[in-house]
Amino acid sequence: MTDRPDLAAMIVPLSRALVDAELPVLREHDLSMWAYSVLLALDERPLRTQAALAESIGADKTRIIGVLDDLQRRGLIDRTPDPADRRARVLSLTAEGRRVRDSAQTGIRHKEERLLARLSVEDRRGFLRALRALAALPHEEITNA
Amino acid sequence: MTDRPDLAAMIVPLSRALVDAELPVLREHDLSMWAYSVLLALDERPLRTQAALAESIGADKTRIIGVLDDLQRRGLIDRTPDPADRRARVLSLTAEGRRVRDSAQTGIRHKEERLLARLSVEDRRGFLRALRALAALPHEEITNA
DNA sequence: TATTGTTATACTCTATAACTATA
DNA sequence: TATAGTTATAGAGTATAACAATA
Repeated sequence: MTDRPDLAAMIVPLSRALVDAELPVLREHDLSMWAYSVLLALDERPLRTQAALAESIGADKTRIIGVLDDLQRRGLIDRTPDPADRRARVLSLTAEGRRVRDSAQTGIRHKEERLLARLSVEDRRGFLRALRALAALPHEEITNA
Repeated sequence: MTDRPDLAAMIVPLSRALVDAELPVLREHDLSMWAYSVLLALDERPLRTQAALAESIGADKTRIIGVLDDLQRRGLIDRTPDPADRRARVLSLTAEGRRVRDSAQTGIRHKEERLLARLSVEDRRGFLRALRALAALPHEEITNA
């Protein structure tokens, strides 16, 4: 094995620093990290249940309720009972929600690009390709490796 | 900008999954993540103060006290008042501490290698090179980017 | 007066279980 | 009875402030 620091020893602090870097951007939009995650997850397609949303962003279903309350109150998401099953709440982005998401994401990507600019072209490419591949793995496939 | 998911959206879940994957290995050695971090940080050179150790692993100085208590009680670290400044505690690994660290690290690297084996040779190289470069940056240099 | 380590306290986050309303 | 959402509670993790010893 090539000599290198532990993966986690590098990734965990980097992860924390990235979050710290992005929180000010989110705060400008009055978004918590979970709220931003919700806006991202709802970007593509509406979701039929809150539990599905929670699972897709790695949160507990009880943990996002306050987040959804706030986003709904601010008109950033729609949250209506499913006529076919009135237990479920269909979730989707509003136009305003999409606007806020776009604005926040632009700021975040701007910061990220400045960080990635420190890498050589080939390292940057390998880093992003590898990161996408690893991030696409199911959680259990990593923990059970 | 090339289209890609947010960096943090990929790194944060990956970071969590990595930690979840490694915790069982650490538990076999009765080590918490912070305890393991301490053993890694003390590996190279002894440190003159607990505050310096805490800072080097991104922890609060009050948070590692219980960790150090436990490691000292188990004979994995030495923790003696500095004769030149009796306020400070000089910290170093014992031979047993080094043995436990090596054993835990072997298990952790084994898991990591199985994960990295999913990447192509060139992506793996770029990923590790980029990760080392980004992890070497001071925390503020990332947050202020 | 400042610094090192420590303890005590409060605060945030998270996980678990219990409740309601629908099915 | 099972499920979606909600609420309440407790637990872990973390941050802040106050304290004792030493400089």
